[in-house]
Amino acid sequence: MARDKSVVKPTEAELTLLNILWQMGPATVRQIHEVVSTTQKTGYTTVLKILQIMHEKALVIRDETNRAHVYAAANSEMHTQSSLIKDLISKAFGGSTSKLVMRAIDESTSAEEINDIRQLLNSLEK
Amino acid sequence: MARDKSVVKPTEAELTLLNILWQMGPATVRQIHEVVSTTQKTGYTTVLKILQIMHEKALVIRDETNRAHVYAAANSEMHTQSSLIKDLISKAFGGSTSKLVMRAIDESTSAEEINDIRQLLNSLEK
DNA sequence: CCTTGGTTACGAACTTAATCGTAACAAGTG
DNA sequence: CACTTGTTACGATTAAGTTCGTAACCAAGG
Repeated sequence: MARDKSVVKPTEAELTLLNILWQMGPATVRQIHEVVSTTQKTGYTTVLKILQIMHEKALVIRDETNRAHVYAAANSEMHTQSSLIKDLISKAFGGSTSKLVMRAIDESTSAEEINDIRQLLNSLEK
Repeated sequence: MARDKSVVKPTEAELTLLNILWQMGPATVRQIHEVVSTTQKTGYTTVLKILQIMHEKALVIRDETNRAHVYAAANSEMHTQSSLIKDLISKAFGGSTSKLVMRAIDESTSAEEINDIRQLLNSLEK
């Protein structure tokens, strides 16, 4: 009904792998799979396949020098987070960032986090 | 790779219709389709079908009293927004609300919106 | 060289989403 | 009662995402 072809939005499985890559840095399929396995019972070739698809979509880059290819996230975590959140703001918050922030902060938000946010606002003061 | 069966997360097309329902209040397929048509070239039966599926998923309720059923969002906009954002925070922000807020606010955020957010923080002070 | 273990590549199966054509059906009008 | 119009229901199609089995491949040791 509304397909956004221009910007590649990682799927859920892809985002799982990206999170690992951002955390670990460049890694082989085996290394990635090992980490995934701690949380999910996902087969090795499944992880491989998803990485191959991500490579086609240019979500990751890979170094094929060695037999075991080394994958790395193509975009920074920050860049991807920004684009995911912009997407959500436009689709579910009528484009209003403040609305989103208001929903994001609730009783479960720690005082610490609220402080972080306040500091961010202060730094925007100028 | 990670299927969340417990909580129903509206798909993109579904969210489009929910936005309309929140805006209009209860409405018939025809009315909804008319609004959708202003933005997209989507067929009448497509809208109908999606609403039927949403009904199965309990995302909407419907009144079948009259021939033309009247659909309404099952959950409030606020509730749905909260759940979408919690989902994103957990999947892409390592569970950190403040991280999300930091990414949400950027140079394109208006001074007005920043003010709104500041007021929200102040109201949490107590 | 040949085997073996780890690797990539390929493709099949299954699921969910989205789309729409067509049939069935209901209700009022002549 | 038959027609027309507008409605719901159903089912087929297409595309994307996820999963994994199996084949092909390669490199190192015997």
